[in-house]
Amino acid sequence: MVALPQRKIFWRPPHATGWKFLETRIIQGDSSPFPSITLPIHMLSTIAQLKTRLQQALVAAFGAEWADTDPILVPTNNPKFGDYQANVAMSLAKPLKMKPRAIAESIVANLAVSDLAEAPEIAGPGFINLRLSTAYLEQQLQAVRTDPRLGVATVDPPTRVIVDYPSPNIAKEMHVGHLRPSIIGDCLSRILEFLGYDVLRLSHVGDWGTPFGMLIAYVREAYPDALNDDSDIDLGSLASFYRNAKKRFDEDEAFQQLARQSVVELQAGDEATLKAWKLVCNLSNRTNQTIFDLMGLCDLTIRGESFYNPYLLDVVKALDDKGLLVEDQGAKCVFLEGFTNMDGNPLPLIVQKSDGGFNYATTDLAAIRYRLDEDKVQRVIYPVGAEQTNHFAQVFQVGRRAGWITDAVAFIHAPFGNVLGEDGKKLKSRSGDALKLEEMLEEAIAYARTDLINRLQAANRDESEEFINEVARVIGISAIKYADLSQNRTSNYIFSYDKMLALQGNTAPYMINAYVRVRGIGRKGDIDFASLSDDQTIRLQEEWEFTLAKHILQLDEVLAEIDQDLLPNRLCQYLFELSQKFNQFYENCPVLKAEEPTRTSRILLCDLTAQTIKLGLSLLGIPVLDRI
RNA sequence: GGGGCUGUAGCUCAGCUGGAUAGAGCAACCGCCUCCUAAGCGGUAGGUCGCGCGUUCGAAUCGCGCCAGUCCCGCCA
Repeated sequence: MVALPQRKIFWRPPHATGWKFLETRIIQGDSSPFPSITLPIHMLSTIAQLKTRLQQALVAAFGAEWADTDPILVPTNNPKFGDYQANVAMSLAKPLKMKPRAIAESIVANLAVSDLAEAPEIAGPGFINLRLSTAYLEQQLQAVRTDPRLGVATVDPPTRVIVDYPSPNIAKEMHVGHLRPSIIGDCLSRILEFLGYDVLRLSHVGDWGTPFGMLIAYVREAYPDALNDDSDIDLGSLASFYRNAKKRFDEDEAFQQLARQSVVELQAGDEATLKAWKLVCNLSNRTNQTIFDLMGLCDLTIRGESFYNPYLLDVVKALDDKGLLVEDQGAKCVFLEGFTNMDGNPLPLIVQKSDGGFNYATTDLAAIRYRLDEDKVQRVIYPVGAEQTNHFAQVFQVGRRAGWITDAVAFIHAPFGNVLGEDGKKLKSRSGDALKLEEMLEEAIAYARTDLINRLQAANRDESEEFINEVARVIGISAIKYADLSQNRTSNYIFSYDKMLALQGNTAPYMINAYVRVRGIGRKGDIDFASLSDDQTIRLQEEWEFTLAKHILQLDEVLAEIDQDLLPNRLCQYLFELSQKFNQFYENCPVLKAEEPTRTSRILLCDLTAQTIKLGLSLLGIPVLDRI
């Protein structure tokens, strides 16, 4: 067995201020080594290969001391400069005391890339331009085409990653606030899983504390048998259950007293109360599951706050043992470094309240310990709103100072912005409440359905009810997801059914349509893509084919970027450009009417495009359709 | 008062470790279906990259300072 080449991907160091917001990473001082992941590459990415060649050329030209110099290899922004450009010559002008152009000439003289690219060219002040050779591209296309993973390598070893989302509170219905964590968390976990990580999806649901008093009291009152019975009594729909409980709570003072009493009993571990609590949790989880199913989310492991109850006291004790705990005004706290209150005094993180109760920081710390000790996790990702940036920075800081979080692991807050209404303000319903998640999804489907029916009528097409329902559901849900994922995670975005369902532009329907076009070619030409022989090859001729093919081959680079920066919009951007390039090819290069061997070559290129779109969309959590 | 983030075309947003003429979609205007579904393609027009200073051969990108918006800052999550 041949040893596989390896490359190391380093966490990006946190020096740049622009990065702080992207991820809160815990690193002990700037000089410490960053955790690294080693990837085996069964098909070395083009950019990695070129980089290696350039480094070898640097050594050959200027000596071994330049071996670690970054060749500053980037894709060109203009096809006339080729596919990639190395900008290292300019940066070496000063240390080498040479003219950049002369440096570039020396590098090129020592550069062996004939198996990958055409003869390098030097342009401008000293740019080294590289254009991939047709033979190399065709060889790469063939390798990708015959690989179920489309040439994307898996990580080795498959380290464990926990993605913590969307963690709703069980005492409320899921609302607009859960839209982004659900979609982004699901997408990131799919991408990381595809890259070979051992992904554990945990939903840290809010299933403990005061909000349950009211609900438990209502179970007692409305379903008195439920507490003594072992059977799982049906509490009806979650929405009506909440509504009724709230009504009782608001109208009756004695009921409020009962609710408060229930909280005390719950925390004391009273069995009948626990039973009622469990019933509420089950109802909520069941209801949320139907929403997850509608959204097409991957299955989650529910590990709520209550799970960590047995570990909370130990967190406090451990902090005390480390000498971090300070009692202040009756509360047990850890005073934070770098956080001050409005008076300029150090801010505490309260881990036990003056009444002896615990709060969410304690639970988060317990979860950190559990995930390290029991789950043996290497990386934990929290896709949570940007409002909680301070909270995570604080909890991670305490985890680090307690010695739990080390350099070998990464705890990452992947923050996102708010969902805004078309008025640019935080999205709310007419009545001012948070919009219910389920209603948003249903509305998107209804919009898609109306659009579809109008279009079918305009085209004089007659389709079955089943077809219409399926397409409306897929387009509606996909549009909502894609609209969310296609924007930079860190910024707010304006939620608009009209825009996300627009049939043109950077939207889910546009991408799905590109896929449908390939399927259309298959139907028209009676081609079974699945049975295309591995021996047949793609031959690139027209400019449109080159442009499309080069883009297809960049999938692994995009996914490698997302592995590091956790920004799904990069994949959306990639797929949008892929679809655009395919549409241009489709417009300019006839497939079925072409002469052989061009015809077969183009069929293969179409199929590879479709496979790439399908895979890419699936990583976003979006399915494809054969016909729309 | 302190801190985070955001500020790029009329609108919504990309812009990767600083790199050649700052991109896309929508909206506007002009074209393209006897031809694989036009949910498509081509073109025109539109920008002091919030402002200033600095670092650099080179800055939308890095640093500092302002301005504007937004979020957070002790026992809720």
